[in-house]
Amino acid sequence: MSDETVKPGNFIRDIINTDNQTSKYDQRVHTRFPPEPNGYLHIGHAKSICLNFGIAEDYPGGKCNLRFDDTNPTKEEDEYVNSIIEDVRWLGFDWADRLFFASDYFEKMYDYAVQLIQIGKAYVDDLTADEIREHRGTLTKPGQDSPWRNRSIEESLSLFEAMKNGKFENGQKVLRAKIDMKSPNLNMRDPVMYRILHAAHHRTGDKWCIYPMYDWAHGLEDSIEGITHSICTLEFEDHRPLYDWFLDALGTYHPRQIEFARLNLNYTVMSKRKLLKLVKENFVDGWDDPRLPTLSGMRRRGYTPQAIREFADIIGVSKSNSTVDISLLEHCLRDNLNKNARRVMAVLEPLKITITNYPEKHIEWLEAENNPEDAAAGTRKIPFSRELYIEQEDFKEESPAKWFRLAPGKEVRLKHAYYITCTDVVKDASGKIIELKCTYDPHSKGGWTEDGRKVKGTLHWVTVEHSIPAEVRMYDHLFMTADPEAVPEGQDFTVNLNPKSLEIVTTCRIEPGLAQASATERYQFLRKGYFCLDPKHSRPGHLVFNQTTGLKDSWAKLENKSQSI
RNA sequence: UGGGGUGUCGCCAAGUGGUAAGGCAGCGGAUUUUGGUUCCGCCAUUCAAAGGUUCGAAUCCUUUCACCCCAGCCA
Repeated sequence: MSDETVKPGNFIRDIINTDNQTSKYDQRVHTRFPPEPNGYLHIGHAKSICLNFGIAEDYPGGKCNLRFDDTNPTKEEDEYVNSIIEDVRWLGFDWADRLFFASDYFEKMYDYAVQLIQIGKAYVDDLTADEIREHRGTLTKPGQDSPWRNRSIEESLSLFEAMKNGKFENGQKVLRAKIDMKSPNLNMRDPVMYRILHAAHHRTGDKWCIYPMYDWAHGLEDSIEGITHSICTLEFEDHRPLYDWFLDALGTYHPRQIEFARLNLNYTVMSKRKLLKLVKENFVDGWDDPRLPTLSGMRRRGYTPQAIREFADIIGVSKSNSTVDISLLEHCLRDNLNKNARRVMAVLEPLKITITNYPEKHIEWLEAENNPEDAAAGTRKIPFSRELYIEQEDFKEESPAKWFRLAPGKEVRLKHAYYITCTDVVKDASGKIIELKCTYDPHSKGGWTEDGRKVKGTLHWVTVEHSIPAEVRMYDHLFMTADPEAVPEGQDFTVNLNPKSLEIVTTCRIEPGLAQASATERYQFLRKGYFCLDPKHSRPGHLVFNQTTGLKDSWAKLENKSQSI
């Protein structure tokens, strides 16, 4: 670990440093990542995970718990618990033996609630949900006390116990904190602490029929676990007074809640509701569709944990709402893949060429480096022969300005192989180019000559005989517009879906070594981008690769520029 | 028009009274057996706006403006 990898500070670390200086928590630093298991994790969660676990890693003795906030049995499932565990682990974080569930504390929470009733700070309310809403008032009008607000402590106590014992129907009664119905902060207008839910919980089964609300439960969870800094997103800022009120009323250990801005990315959506719609209505291929910003989707797409962690570090942490440009994420991805991905050759849309002066049936095994960024990656042997495929787009009959790929009479280099010159263009009856005749320079073996002649263009290629077929899935942004939520009146964000976000290329020919491609390895298809095996659709004999991301393409940029003039 | 927040380059983001870091994007140029990578240069006289305090203000004060969040028995 070199000292140049020191992470930039942020306002949360400033707070922690100050707390350490004053020994507020005896130099302890203990955070937690508290997902509700009601959906799959996405890149926005990764920001929070990296923040919480990252802080724990960076302070001596720091710890971070993985805690499921499973207080609503109607929405939570084990499937989500499992995927969340897998995703956090995949990112490379470790919670040792500190995997917790809010539901582990239901008994303690119940006892605390009883305490609160006993000191006159909570009461059982018989009002219906509608009535409670009416009594709450509005943003500008104060609320009104419930008629049950001042019932006796004894009565609330026995009613609360009856609630727990299943004596009432859903919605018949709630337990509320007795705070202030006139508070300008709506969260303080006697918030509900417990509701009756006759529903099976994914862990506790039918043991409970009352379940704690977030505001009541969350601070207790933090308190019970000895969390020092409870980091959450901005929308909970208004809840902090409540968080503090409960813990103060109980006189129990009191962590500090700190809020930061959640991550937004352009050209995608992050809300659980929208992701769920895309999945359920089959706009995408499941939660792990490679176009989705879910961690499982990004993993399938070929993202590395390192790229995501680097991204999380680089975007910083603040309190201002912001939308990060997706190109920053892609930059982190390319940066990581460039250093680690093995280079191979694959032709996506083949154009056959015949080297007319190369002997028939002859095969040469040429040496090719696996990664110019990493000498330790070594070299491999690739076959070369008379009949080859190059990329269709690497040949133009009429070559434009600054074109240094193949054209009639033009010489280019075949990567790791020879210089070739195009001598003839073969077309079918419709005028379509179906083959190129070329000659090669036998003195240019390895792609270099002693005469120092300049050959600017270098193409990737495979042999007709040895290459194997493969399917390649090319991806583009899921949405055409930077802000998919900005939609004309009466329309839905799905109108902004990009119809070209997935393009399946079935004509691909890849170098023979890729028959043994590893499901965990990332490859750079030379000049085409980064690719990995699609774990969902690839099979031996029918290889399917996902394009993780393309390479920067300054030729395409040049072309676009000249077109737009 | 209640309360809580936030406004620094196209996008993030440092900066905490001493004269605007960095990254991404963009634009030039060099190197290159990937039009990749790498490298080098350019890219905020100005910090939402207006006043004020000060030798000195993005930082302090005043006023104004814009945007985000809150009226679930969701989290």
